[in-house]
Order: sequence, then C-alpha cells, then structure tokens
Amino acid sequence: MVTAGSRKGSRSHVERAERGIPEATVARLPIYLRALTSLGDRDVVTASSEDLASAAGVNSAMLRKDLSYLGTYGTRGVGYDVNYLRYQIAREIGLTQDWSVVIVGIGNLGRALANYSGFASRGFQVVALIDSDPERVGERIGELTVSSLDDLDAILRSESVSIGVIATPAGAAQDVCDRLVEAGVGSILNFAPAVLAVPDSVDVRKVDLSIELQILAYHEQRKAHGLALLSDDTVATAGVL
Amino acid sequence: MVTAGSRKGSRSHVERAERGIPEATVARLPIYLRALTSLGDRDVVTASSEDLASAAGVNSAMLRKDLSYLGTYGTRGVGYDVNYLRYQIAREIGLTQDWSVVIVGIGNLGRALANYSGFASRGFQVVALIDSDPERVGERIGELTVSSLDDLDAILRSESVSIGVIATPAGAAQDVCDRLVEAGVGSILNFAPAVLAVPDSVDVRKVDLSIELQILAYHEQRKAHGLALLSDDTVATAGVL
DNA sequence: ACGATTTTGTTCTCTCGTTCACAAACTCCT
DNA sequence: AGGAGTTTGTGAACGAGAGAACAAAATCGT
Repeated sequence: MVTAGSRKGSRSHVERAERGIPEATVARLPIYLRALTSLGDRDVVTASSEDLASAAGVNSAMLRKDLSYLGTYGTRGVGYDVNYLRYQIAREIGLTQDWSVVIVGIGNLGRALANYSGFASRGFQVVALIDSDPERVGERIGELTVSSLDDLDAILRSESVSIGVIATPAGAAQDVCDRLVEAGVGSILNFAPAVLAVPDSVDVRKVDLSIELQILAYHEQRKAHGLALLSDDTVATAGVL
Repeated sequence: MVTAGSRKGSRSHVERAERGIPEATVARLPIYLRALTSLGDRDVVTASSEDLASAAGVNSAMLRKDLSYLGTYGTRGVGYDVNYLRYQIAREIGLTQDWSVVIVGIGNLGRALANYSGFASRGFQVVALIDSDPERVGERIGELTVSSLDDLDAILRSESVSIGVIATPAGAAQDVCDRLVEAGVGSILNFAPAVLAVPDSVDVRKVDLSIELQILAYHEQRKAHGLALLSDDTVATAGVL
C-alpha cells in the first residue's frame, strides 16, 4: 500500500517485446528447452525455477531473469507449466518452423554430422552434402548423395537454405564461406580451425576441438603446477632461454 | 606532460605473475597461437599487434591486453617476435608437454574424433577408445583398438590420462563422467547433449551441435522477422546488401 | 644527438552479465 | 476470510570483459 510509484508497470507483452534478448540468455535458452523436454517426458507438469535451474546447471535467479526476457510465463507461488514454457521457448528460438541445413566438407567430421540424428530431431533438416573432392561426389550417405562444390550455388538457391555448416580443412574454409554467403546463407556453423571473415549481416559460430582441448590443457597444467611449487612459478620461466 | 604520479611502475615479471589469467583471455590464446603458427610458416619474423589481431579476428587493443597478462614479450615501436611469442603462448597453455586423451563412446562422432588428425598435431595423444557396446569392442580404428567400458578404470590408471572426451548418447554421459572423475581425470570435453555434474576440481567444457544450431536459428528468425514488421533498427538491418 | 614515427603496455570508462535480495502474487490450510 | 508459506519477477549491487586513448619505449633518418 505504500509503493509510491508502482504504476509504471504497464509495460506488457508488446513493449517487453522480442527486441533485444541478451546474447548470453539466447545461448542458454536451448539448455532450458532440453531440461523442459526431459521433465515433460517424465510427465512432470509444473517446475519451479529452482527445479529447472538445477536441471540446467545454472543459478535459479539467472534462470528467472532469462525467462523474464521472454515474457511472464510463470505463476508466483507455483512455478512454470512445463509444456507451456517449453512451447514458448521453442517459439522464441524459432523451432516452430523447419530450418534447412547444408553441410560442406564430407570428411571424417562432415560424415559424422551427416549421420547425426540429433539434427533432424529438432527442426533442422540436412538438405544437401557438398564436397570438392570428385572422389566423394556421388557417395550416398543416409538419404542424401554428396554433390559437387560447383553445384553449391544452384542447390542453395533452389532450396532456400539459411544455415551452412563448414566441415572442411582450414585452407578451404574461407572460400566455402564466401560461396555460402554469396548464395544467401545467413548463418554459418564453422568446424574448420580458421577465422572466417563475413559481412556483419551474417552470423558465424565456431566449434573448435583443438581450442577446447587447449583450454582444458591450460587448466590441467595449472592444477599440476599449483601442487608442485606454490609460491611464484618464476622457476619455470627462468628455464626458458 | 603533467603526469603527476607515474612512479608506481615497478611491478615487474614476478608480480604480474601467472596467477589469474582471465578466462576470456585463456580462450583466445589458442587462436593467437594458431595465427602465429600460420605467420611463422610463411616465414614472417615480426608482427605488430594490429597484424596479429586481424589474423585472429579481434581488436588489437584486446590482443595487447591479453598478451600483457603473460608478460612483456613485445618491443615498442617494433612488434612481437613471431616465434618467440609462439613459444611463450604454447608454454603458458601447457603445450610444451604431451597430454593423454581418452575417448569414450565410439559412435559416429567418437569415430570421427578418433580419426581426427588435429588431435595429435598439437600435443594431444589419444591413448584409448572406449565403448560399452560389446559389438564395437575390439574394433580397430587407426592405431587403436576399442576397449570395453569395464576396462576404463584399469586403462586410465596405467596411462595417467588427464583429459576425457565423452561422445556417448546423453543417457550414458553422467555415468561415464562419474567413472572418468573417479579414475582421476581432471578435465572433460563433453559432446553429449547433457548437463554434467562434477566436483569443483574438475573442468568441463561442452560442445553441443544442437545448441549451436538453435542459437543460429534464433538469429535467423530475428533477421526474417525484422524485415517483415519494421520498427527501431530494422531500417539499418534492411539497408544491408 | 635528437626529433619524428611507430607500436607496446596500461589506465579509464562503458557495457554486459551474474548474483543478491525482496516486494508482489499466488496457493493452501484453518 | 485471512494468515502462513511459496515462488516469481525485478531493482540494485557487483564483477568481468571490451574498447578508446595515451604515456612510455623503441627505431629511424638526418
């Protein structure tokens, strides 16, 4: 009853709207989605932010704040309706529609990706496999046949593909990337160990095994060193040169 | 030329020491390392922060700050000695020693990882492949033979493996993770779409295809929507191309 | 020898992300 | 109906990361 200026609270759906969900939040929504799906499969109807947070491995306050960017989908004193929230997140991410994906570079990794069932399970459909090696063109993988890099443009234009996956060696990555962008692909997932240059309008995410391992190695080394000599490690430095 | 109190600059090597390189910086060091290697292979002897930054796809101020956490390895007015800096970063990350890696889960992805040459190229050596499926045990992949999950403990203890890669289905991930931790593995790279619970002393990094695609899908959807109904900055976005 | 030029290392500032803490809103029990 | 107990949504404090800007330190030309 005090609450002097509490009447500004008319900022509803539209205004809170879809403009500007923080990038860090976007990156966590898929995790929440997975947690919700898992709960839903176990016939859980309602979940508190605490439940969800622990299933997703995050802090509950952060989860609540993340969800608040989407709208007010919870009920105080109760929690979140699992299926309703799941749908809302799926809609926000864009999983209510299907996305066509092309994979370029059918080596070890590209082949594994082509066979990966997790793609299709959510709304991602691999519509083409591309490789520059004539040896590989024509090879059949699952439902698809490997096409030549020369046909990339034609294929993309006929299928309206918006996501491209690059699984080529580093040397070929930028060229392939340019071609994908040229053909209108707006988002690229890059597995090649190379830095890609793209126009601002194109999104790139990279997945780099080697880098992940190196980060882990750094921490491992740190743990080991910490135990060995625990003052300053100038000893190690002194050995060099 | 005012500069009243500039005489505090006696904080040198020892004090700036290796304790506490920001996580964001650690994640970029491997990228710098790659850029340096590439330059070195082209016989470039010296590179400025600007050169390196553009090769790594980052801002030059950020690169300089990152490198300053390691020590003072540049020369003002000149730049960085490519090979020297490369060695310093490699040492900092821990690539001057070899790291043993075990891969658990030899499905599509696990097999691709086992064949991936990028592992060995830097100091990572795959010493064992593990799978729970008796069908797969005994299969030969490259130099290695797939071992049973039951033998995991024995293998790890005999080889002193510090990094484990999980490429199993989601359902098996936590169990495998527990076993790896139990056997003394300190760092885990998780490809399974699952949240892993581990003790604080263990580092986990996850690579999740499905999540990456969903993040891209979100941005794609946003671009599409932005063109349809415009307000705010959609104009700028629309202006591209 | 010295000023002009280059380029690093670092300080300052701003933005973004995370966590805390609590009022508001809901349920349940008596 | 009303009070006790839960749980959300969010304002505010806090911390980490990124970029701009500049003094310090090196080279080069004269």
